[in-house]
Amino acid sequence: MQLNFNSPKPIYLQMVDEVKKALARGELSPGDKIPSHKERAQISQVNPNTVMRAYQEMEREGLTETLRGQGTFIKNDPAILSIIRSEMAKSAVEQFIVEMRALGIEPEEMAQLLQDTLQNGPKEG
Amino acid sequence: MQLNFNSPKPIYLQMVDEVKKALARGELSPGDKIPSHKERAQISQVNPNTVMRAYQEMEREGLTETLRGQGTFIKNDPAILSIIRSEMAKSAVEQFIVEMRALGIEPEEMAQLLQDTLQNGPKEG
Amino acid sequence: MQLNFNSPKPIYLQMVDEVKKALARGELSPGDKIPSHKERAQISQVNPNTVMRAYQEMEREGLTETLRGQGTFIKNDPAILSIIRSEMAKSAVEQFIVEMRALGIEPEEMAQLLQDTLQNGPKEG
Amino acid sequence: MQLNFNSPKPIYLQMVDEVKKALARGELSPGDKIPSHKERAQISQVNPNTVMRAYQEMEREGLTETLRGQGTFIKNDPAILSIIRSEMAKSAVEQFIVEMRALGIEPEEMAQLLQDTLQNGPKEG
DNA sequence: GTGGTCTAGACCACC
DNA sequence: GTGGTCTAGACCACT
Repeated sequence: MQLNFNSPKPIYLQMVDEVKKALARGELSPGDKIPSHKERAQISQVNPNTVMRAYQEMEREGLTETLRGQGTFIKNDPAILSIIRSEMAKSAVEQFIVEMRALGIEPEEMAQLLQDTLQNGPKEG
Repeated sequence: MQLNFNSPKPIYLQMVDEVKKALARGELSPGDKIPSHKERAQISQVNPNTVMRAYQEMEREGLTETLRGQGTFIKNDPAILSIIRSEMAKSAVEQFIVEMRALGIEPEEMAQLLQDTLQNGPKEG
Repeated sequence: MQLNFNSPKPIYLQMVDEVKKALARGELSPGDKIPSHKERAQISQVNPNTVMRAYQEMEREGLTETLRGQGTFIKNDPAILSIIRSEMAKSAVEQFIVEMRALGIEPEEMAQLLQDTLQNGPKEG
Repeated sequence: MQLNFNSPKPIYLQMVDEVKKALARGELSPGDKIPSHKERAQISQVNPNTVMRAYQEMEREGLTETLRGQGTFIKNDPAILSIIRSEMAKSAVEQFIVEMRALGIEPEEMAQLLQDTLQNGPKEG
């Protein structure tokens, strides 16, 4: 779980995103139990209140459900996985295009730069 | 100059980015004078102090230089343009890849999704 | 913390210097927490925003680091102390020499004047 | 005439100091005519009003005198030279000592650092 | 008018 | 309470 404490994006929203990504990656599956907020707080070195808020947000988005006394679970709806994955992918792609357009970069160059970085990028720092 | 007053990203940083993008797009050139902070404040419906902060940030990054009583200017260094452009493009590409990887999406699919969106993007819903 | 409200040097920069000097003198150590900007503001009879600006400047110079909601700390890097001390000493010495040279004073006389003042300095006027 | 346009010290005061230093160095002598404010403004790339202010300040300090229609002259008082020189030297030495003490540096080390820099300093950037 | 500092006070996210 | 942004308005030095 990657949290950036200096990002202007609130930590609780970063936590929500991280859960969604774990789902998309298949590291988490519908029906899975997620750690209690206290446990999560310890693991992530974050205030329990912040985790609570993240869990509330996920609940609100219909991503999780809480069973009294049993804990919090990813909603057991198989569709959820592909919806989240494609939603987040779509938004990442669109944001990328917007950003590149703002730099005056044309579609061909976008694709080119993407290819270049995918091939060579990881090599250098 | 697009400012999102609801973004968690501070306005003054958004303003810095906007100047960089205008430079990358060629709408601003090395040596150009940028509006005084008071003028900019009026145009963008923002407090002059907020603009000052953006301008100071640019100064600190070496993007602009200030002449007492005359105004603020894009640094008159031809190299600045391509540096900024490639820097920002690189960071956008890398962020995109990181984001997609976090979703468990492989390079081939990244490129595919990018192509699809570039061609059909505007037809949404 | 000595602040000169009539100096043309901005208060926030004076505050940065004061912290560096306290470090050099050993009154502050790497890892130490420094007062919150609000507390410091009260102590120094200065506006909290002015202190914030000083703290941000230190952060930017790599002198301190901030933990969200916990406070601001001198960077816990033992090297920082000697770096700051020698940096500031070097700059003071160089400024002194430049100043004296500008008065047409030769090295021998510089050393002599320094000795004289160190011995008799306090007996003034 | 070295002017630092980014220094917090007002330019007109920097100009006064520069004249004093030229006197101390012997490049200017009591009775010498100094350039008209317009000429000085052109040479130093400074606004004529700023030069005016510097000249007024020097007049006020009794350093210069103005003869209607003839220009501004260093006061023709031979004593002026040594007074200014020793005054400025004294203040430089004292400021140096204060600065070094603030860093917790003892007299012996002050003298040592001064010697070192006088011998090796100029060699390295 | 231009850059720049400072004050005062509101508001927010996180601990 | 802690860091941090934003607004509003005063004041200053320099052009």
